Amino acid sequence: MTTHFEEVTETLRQQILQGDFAPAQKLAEIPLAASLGVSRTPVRLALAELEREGLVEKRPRRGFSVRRFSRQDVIDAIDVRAILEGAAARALAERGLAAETAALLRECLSEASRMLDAGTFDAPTRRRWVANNLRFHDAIVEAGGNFALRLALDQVSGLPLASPAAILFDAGPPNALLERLTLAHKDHERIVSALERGEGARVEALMREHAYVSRENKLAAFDDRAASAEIRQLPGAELVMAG
Amino acid sequence: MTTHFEEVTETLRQQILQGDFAPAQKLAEIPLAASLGVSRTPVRLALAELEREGLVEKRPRRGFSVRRFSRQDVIDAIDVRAILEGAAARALAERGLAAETAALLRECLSEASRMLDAGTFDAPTRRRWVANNLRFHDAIVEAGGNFALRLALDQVSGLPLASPAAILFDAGPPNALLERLTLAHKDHERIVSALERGEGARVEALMREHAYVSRENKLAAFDDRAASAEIRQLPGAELVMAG
DNA sequence: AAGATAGATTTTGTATGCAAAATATGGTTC
DNA sequence: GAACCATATTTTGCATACAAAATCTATCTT
Repeated sequence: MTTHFEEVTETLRQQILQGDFAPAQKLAEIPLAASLGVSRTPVRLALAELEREGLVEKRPRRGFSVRRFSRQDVIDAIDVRAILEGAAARALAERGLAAETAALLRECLSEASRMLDAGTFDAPTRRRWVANNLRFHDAIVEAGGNFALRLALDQVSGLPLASPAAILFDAGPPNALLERLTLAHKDHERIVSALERGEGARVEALMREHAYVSRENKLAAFDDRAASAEIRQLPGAELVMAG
Repeated sequence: MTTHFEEVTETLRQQILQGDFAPAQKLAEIPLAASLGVSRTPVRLALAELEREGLVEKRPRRGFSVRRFSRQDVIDAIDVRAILEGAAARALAERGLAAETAALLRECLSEASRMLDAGTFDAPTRRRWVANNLRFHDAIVEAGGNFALRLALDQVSGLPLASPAAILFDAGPPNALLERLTLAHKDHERIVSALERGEGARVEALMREHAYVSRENKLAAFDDRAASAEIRQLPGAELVMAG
């Protein structure tokens, strides 16, 4: 079942992340409801949800407006993700990895390996890569069973460009893509290996560095004129480029 | 101005944290609205807000119910807070402490110092202590200007017993209170000193240890029959004791 | 007596009406 | 022409009505 509320939330989220609204433009319920073809009720709920996610802010008597995100905000968000995922991995290593978790992680590794072997990264493959990457990161957090950690990570991952799903495919020279994805894959392999051996401190460092690499890729894309034309394809990029 | 939505959210939050609802009891909009004397609209918004905070969960076709929190959940939440506050303090130290922030922190220290000198901790003084403590912790996070970090910390601090405002005053022997508060105060002094000197690694360790002490106090209170009668006074304790 | 089916009640999602507050607009006066 | 006040429009918060879906209940059948 998909309610109007859910549809409106997703639509508005996409529109905001795509920069469809001017940075300080006020988001009034009635025009939004009209343009989406629903009543004010689901719009109202959706705006409240997006406010909790941190994408819009509510000014006391001025209604909602899209929050501005700076380049520094993206850096900060990825840093926080690095810290939290590092802590999650470390706790998991120290507590011991369950067999099913190890199996799930190894399955993610195999699928990534197969995709790298095939060597083609068309749109569907890219989607598969992103989904597989998400599954890998989620599995580590989920296996820790730390509710607070998961809440915090979900919150941070909802911010523009902060999610492990925000991957740049086209930045840099064309043949650099395979290199970058291979590097990320090697990171994952080392992470699983460290998890299986219970090497907590090491896996924490690995997870952090893994996130930092993606941060550096995004920063490079921001600074590179050519790539910055492409980073805009990532959800949330418009918010940052405009900020 | 205080809207019905805000009032209902706060009331429900308190009721939940006080254990007014049975662990698996379903929270239906209509009875809640009736008992609170408002319509379903603000109740609906409030439940969505509390779901986002992690206090209630929405089951597909069963409405909302209060989430159960275990002792481990409390440990986990405080651990995450320790990690995030540690990271915030470290970043602040490494970036350099602004003069106004230093002044604010020193003001918190003075007020705590005065309260300790007076030596009496009746109910109003306790409230002042809690408020001052919150101000101290908030100032460090706020000064860092890391939006993602603040979002994540706010999320975690909303969980039962995880906030720096959740302080046990009556646990343990009576004259141990002054000792504990003094110890916390000494922690704060060392934290400010490390921040001013830009000692990032040290202040991170201090912040973490500072949180761990409060965690240990709460764990001790859980295990001590006498104290556990008192820990129930803290918001959220009922959720844990029942879980 | 047990199970199934049909009806009734409950619950949720949505739309809309209404009142209060705020902002915009227009007119009047100096 | 500018400033101030009054009115009108917009916007938000809340309540309520209505429809669809789901659960509960009671009766009927086997």
